[in-house]
Amino acid sequence: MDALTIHEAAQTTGWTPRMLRYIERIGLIEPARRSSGYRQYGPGELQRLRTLRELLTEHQIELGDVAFALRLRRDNQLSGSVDRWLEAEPQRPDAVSADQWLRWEQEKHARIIAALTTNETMETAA
Amino acid sequence: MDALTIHEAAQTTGWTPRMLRYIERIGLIEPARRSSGYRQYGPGELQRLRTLRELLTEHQIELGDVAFALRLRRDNQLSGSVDRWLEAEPQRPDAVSADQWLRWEQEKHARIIAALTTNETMETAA
DNA sequence: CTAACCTTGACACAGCCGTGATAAGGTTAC
DNA sequence: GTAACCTTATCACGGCTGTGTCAAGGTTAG
Repeated sequence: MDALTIHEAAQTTGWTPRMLRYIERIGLIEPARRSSGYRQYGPGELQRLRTLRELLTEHQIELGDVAFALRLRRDNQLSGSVDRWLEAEPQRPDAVSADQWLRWEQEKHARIIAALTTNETMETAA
Repeated sequence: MDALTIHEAAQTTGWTPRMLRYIERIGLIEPARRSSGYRQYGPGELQRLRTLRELLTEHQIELGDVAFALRLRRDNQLSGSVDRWLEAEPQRPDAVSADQWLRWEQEKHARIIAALTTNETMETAA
């Protein structure tokens, strides 16, 4: 009986019950149900709820974004189409775009290194 | 002179000039510029503008979704985090999932470093 | 059997998104 | 040199998203 009700789950994860229902509605976390219909949040769901919040705040993304990523992962035809479209990026290295490219590439390094050091400290803490 | 102005590009692709600027702003299609600042849409951009519309209508997605997919593709740390979160989906009540999560976290260093070196070689190639 | 939960559904509302329109000013083409 | 384009910036605005709250009713536990 280590399954929590929606209020309890909300309390221990920092979400509101309303948001837990919303998160379920957009397909991100769908807890099991009792025969009565009550949602049961197990340790797995609780963990995912907490990491979901980290994911959102650390990367400045929103629930809808994660939902779309899920859709991408589940719908191979969709992800194929999107990938194909993105692949066709005509990134010839002419002045401005190459500049921009370089800039975010450099920022990416910065981000990755920042993440590395951050993770190092966080992982030992966690 | 096979580069069109924004109005011409709008006309032949079915977008409005306004939307072409918006599409550029969210990073999806960034045409080259003349020295005066005028945007130049070449055949590649025109093609991508048309296929972009198809992509949206066929899969019932929106510009913001494509922009997020682009962000996922460009930001390895982000896509890694999202993937890891989505990966944890199989919510079996067995305790193994938390274990697996830990392993992923531990392997994160290896992946980030791999991404770093990969990008270094790729950047010189691209 | 009652209190305190849970369920779905609906109304509300701020904020953002996609889009149009307009302004003030620079560029191009004839 | 003027008409017709282009640029950025700004205001506007309907609709969707995320979130709260309430209503009407079912479930659980002491």
